[in-house]
Amino acid sequence: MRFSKAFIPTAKEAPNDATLASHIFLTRAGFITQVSAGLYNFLPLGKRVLRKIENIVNEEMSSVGAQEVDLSFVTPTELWEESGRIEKFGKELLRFKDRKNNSFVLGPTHEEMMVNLVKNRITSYKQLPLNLYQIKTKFRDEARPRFGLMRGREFVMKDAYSFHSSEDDLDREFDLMEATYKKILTRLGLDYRVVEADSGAIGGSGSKELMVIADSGEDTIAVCSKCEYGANIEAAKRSARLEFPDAPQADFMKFKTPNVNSLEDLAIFFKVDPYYLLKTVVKRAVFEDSSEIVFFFLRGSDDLQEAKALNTVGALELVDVEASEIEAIGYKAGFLGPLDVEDVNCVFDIDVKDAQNIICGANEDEKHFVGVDLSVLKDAHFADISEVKEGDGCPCCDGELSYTKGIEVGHIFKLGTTYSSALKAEYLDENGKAQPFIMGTYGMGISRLVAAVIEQHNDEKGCKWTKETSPYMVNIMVSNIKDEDQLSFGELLYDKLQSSGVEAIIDDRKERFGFKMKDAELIGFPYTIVVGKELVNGNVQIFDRSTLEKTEVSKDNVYEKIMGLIK
RNA sequence: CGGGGUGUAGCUCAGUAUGGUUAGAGUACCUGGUUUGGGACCAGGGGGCCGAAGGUUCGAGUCCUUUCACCCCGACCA
Repeated sequence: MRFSKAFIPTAKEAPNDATLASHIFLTRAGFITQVSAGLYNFLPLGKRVLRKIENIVNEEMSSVGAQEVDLSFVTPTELWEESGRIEKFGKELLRFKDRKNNSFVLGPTHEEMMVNLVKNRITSYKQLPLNLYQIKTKFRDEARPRFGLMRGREFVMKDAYSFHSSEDDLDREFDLMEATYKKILTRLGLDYRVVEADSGAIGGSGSKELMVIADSGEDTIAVCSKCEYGANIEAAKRSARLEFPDAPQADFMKFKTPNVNSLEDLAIFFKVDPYYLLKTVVKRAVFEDSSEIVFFFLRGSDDLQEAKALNTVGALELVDVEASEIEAIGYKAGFLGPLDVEDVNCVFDIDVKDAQNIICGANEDEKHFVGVDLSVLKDAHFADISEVKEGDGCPCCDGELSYTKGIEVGHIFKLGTTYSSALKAEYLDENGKAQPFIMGTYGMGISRLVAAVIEQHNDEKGCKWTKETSPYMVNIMVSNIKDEDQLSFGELLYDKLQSSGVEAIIDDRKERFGFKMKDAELIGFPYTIVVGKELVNGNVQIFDRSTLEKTEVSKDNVYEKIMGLIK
């Protein structure tokens, strides 16, 4: 490509609404432009990067036997009604009607469509397993799109769906997909972590997320200092405590606690570590057509993890409650405790099972119990509902957990029969009996990966594309195109690289040295060959974008040198 | 969906408290010239429904009403 002919509108200043590095640089360097909230155009450079990522994904998917398909973007509403997801997805589904007044939605994901495709076409266990995928534009009408390509409304996703006749085979495919995703991210040159995840609204028995490590990531993940363990904060577990603060010694009794309005006050009042206080978090659990107040009890030193709590009670969402709502059901906010609570759904954190020396509310104004033995709660509902903290023990080894931020670029699920049952997609097993397909689903955010690469690879000057993602591998920058020797050498090198299959661009614009260097740095080609004033001495320079180093090379060796570098 | 903010040239922004020449700057763009190793300089030039609609007024970018869009914080997010 010739820079002089290329549509690469670079800009000195970023639009003021860009905050993330990827958004700023992709816009400034002419990769994308914003159309509307969460909608972007891909310009030639952006499209090239997108295609590179797509190609890698295609290669790796097909190498493990997955087959590419392309399903209609517009999907009939009926399928969504059948699966029951029309309600769950809610306003994120962009719905509309055609001229005949039929209802459709723009596909935000394609479980329903894919199940529908396979239904009655795959009819025997002999035809299984099967893994079908597509790379396609999706649309989710996000309440608040943001961060450029990171959270757009329209985005490109690779979504794969596998069909099996046994759980074991699903497990095998799930592991294969995890391995494939790792290969893809490694090829892209990304630092990532595979973490355990909450399955969220899609449901299913197991799921893992692939997180690209970046400070700008929207997800908090807990990772182990010693082993491979990593988990989204929404799903992270910890080992049991090994060291305990000094326990308050007291016989069971009711204690008057005037002017104690918070957990901190209580800890100070009794001079005890919050570990021995019982914290009560009250939420309203909202179900499809009802709702109820739930008391969540956990150690004062812990915080409620809402995603875990939500899953435990099987609700659609948890909402905060006012003190008046608590009083309306006969309890006293600030002095809640688990003893003698009969008419309210109570959930206890697993860490308080059989806990001793506990201080908790007495469900009376200004009264707390001390010396409580929670082993009296024999049949209570115990579950893991607390959020892991930095410094907690790893559940897999003796390492310590710490937080880091990640960009979710992939999510793989074991779906089981959730969708196949709902949509009555069945095959005949060895015994001639109809069974719903056992399914897995595997998503990867292609356009999000474009942004993720830059989030992880940038500096104050601009983008630093990895070799597998760069729109062009080599930029031949002719410092002064009026110098015929420079121009002709640049052209010669350009032709030679092109004919060797190297993706090269020649900066033949009538601009000054500094201007073209700034553009090269902003766009972020891995290598720029500067054909400039040293040419009279028989030399050119190779500029390495990642290290910002310029290396003087004889013009006679530059071809071999660059061919060696780009391998 | 709640709270806050911003809409003026392709981009970044002045101008709006107190209405009053032909609506500005920087940058980008075009022409000519000088320059040629880190976003050059000189001269000339094109480019605006001041987000939209309605209203007040002799007169509105500026005041009033309505509305739309975008951004930020939160809720939400396979």
